[in-house]
Amino acid sequence: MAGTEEPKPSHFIREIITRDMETNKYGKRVHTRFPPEPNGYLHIGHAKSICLNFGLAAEFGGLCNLRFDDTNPSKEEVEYVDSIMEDVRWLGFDWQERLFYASDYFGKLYECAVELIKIGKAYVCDLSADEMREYRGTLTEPGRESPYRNRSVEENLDLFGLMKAGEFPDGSRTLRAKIDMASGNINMRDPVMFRIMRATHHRTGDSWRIYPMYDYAHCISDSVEGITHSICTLEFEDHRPLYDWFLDELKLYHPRQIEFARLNLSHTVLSKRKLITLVEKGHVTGWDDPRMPSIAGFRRRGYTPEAIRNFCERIGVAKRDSVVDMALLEFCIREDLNLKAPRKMAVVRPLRVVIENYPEGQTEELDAVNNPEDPAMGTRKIPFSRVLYIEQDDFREDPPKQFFRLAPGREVRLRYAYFITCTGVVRDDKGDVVELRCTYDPATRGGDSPDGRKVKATLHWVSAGHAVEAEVRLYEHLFKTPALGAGTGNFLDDLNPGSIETLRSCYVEPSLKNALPGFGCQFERLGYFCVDADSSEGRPVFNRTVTLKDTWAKIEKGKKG
RNA sequence: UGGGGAGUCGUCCAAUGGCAGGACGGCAGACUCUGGAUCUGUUUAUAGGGGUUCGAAUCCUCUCUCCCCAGCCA
Repeated sequence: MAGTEEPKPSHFIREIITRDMETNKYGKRVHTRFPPEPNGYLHIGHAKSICLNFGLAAEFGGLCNLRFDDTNPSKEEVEYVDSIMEDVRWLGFDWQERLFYASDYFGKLYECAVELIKIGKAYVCDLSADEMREYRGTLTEPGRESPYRNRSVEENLDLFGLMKAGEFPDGSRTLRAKIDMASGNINMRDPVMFRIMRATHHRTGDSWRIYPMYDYAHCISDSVEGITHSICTLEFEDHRPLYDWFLDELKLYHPRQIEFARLNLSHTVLSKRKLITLVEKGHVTGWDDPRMPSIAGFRRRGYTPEAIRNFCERIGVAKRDSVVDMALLEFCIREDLNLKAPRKMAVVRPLRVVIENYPEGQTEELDAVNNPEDPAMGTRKIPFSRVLYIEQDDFREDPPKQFFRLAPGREVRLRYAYFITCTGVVRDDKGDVVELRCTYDPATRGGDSPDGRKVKATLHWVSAGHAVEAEVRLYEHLFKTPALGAGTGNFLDDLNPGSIETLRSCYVEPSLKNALPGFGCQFERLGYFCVDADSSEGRPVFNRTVTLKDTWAKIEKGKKG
């Protein structure tokens, strides 16, 4: 193992930590945290942050905490807490006993606020939300100081105590940091630290009527937990002076905040607001719809934690806004599944084939390789008989150039079975081909020709009498354009109407009859699929995780132009 | 027009004064009982101007473009 792995390409955060270790800045410690707000499901963008925080800690022999940033009870729910823990675990990370909540620190946060009042750095403000907005100024004009800014320490202490005691109505007063109303950085214009809000908190119940704001709570939470590197996304860059200000004024242990660019993925959306819109407006069936870029969606779609982790490693970490091509994620899952997924035979758009010279009523068991990439996965038997199904796409009455598959008079191989030649077609009333008549060459049993003759195509197939009927859901990109909302500004206009195609009369090989939800495999020549929880006894439902690379489809598409 | 950030192949990430490199995608070919996988080749980039230097993606300077901030959200 050691020495054989290629060194990971470094990035600026890794370099900062390496330097801090060398200079002994935090006593050779690395301690990170993943701090989700429990108001939504995790998505692939969070996975980047999770991999970064947990990954960096592991790499440097440090620790990573899971901390719920639950400072706003009006938006947060327990349902989300549970799903977030499940998703982080599924991704393969372990916070051990270090599960924390910002709400664990409500008492500490209150005490620190009293301290800031005492040193004249915080005050109770009676301005309404509207008034405060007016006093704040604009991006180009400085703000004005609140008329309540210079209350005495005693009065502030008294008022803040009454706020905590629930003596004032919601929104009537706030506790503000006394910093600089003329700052070019709007976050420094006397930001709110506590607001009055009567809402039942998922952990503290009704014991608090004041709740801390993110900027105030986050830095102190990091400090209390002994975090060394507080990694967050770019939009918090101009909150850093405030992060630093609170800790400096309170003379508390001071972690370093480092910002990186959040992940954007082509052909999808990763903003919480847009994701919620998709769910609520019914464009998807839920947070775990296999088309969703949520962790739950990818899991149900058949993605593996390994593939997602590998993806997060490959995309790198930088400070530049970027949009990663979905093709890279698809490459990562194919790469992983190619090595691990057992191969199966399945026909999603069946075309009936009768082998005219094969004895009626006869069945044979043929050997099929479970995974050509991994001989250790062994072989299995698949039944062959006179009546089969092949894929409609694998037959053309009038084959175009470069089409190597079956056509009248042409010989192809049925994988692991025999060479067959098409001798005729059967049509329905409308003139559509509904059945193929073929002959087989008994000498080619197993798929090899003793006389050395070649065929240009190998087809997958199932035996009609043995196959299991199944439903197959074919997924494509949720959005038809790589960059969303470019035309109309409304991302919903870019939804791909063909993002799901449900095929109800598919046939899969018998070994799949009782496959359990979550089971993943490759349907030969089609793609990777996994069993959905919607499956019922004897009738499995499959989700297509991703197609195989399809050279022929590319050729055909190119022709159409 | 305040403050904070960022500009390198189509995309993402490297190169930290010394031959602009890797991955994905694309294209072409080899091989193949999956038109898969694998292998080979190939295409394309330092936002612009000026300067420092033997030498600049990197340092200086001017300009341009893009992103974030005016929640009692995080």
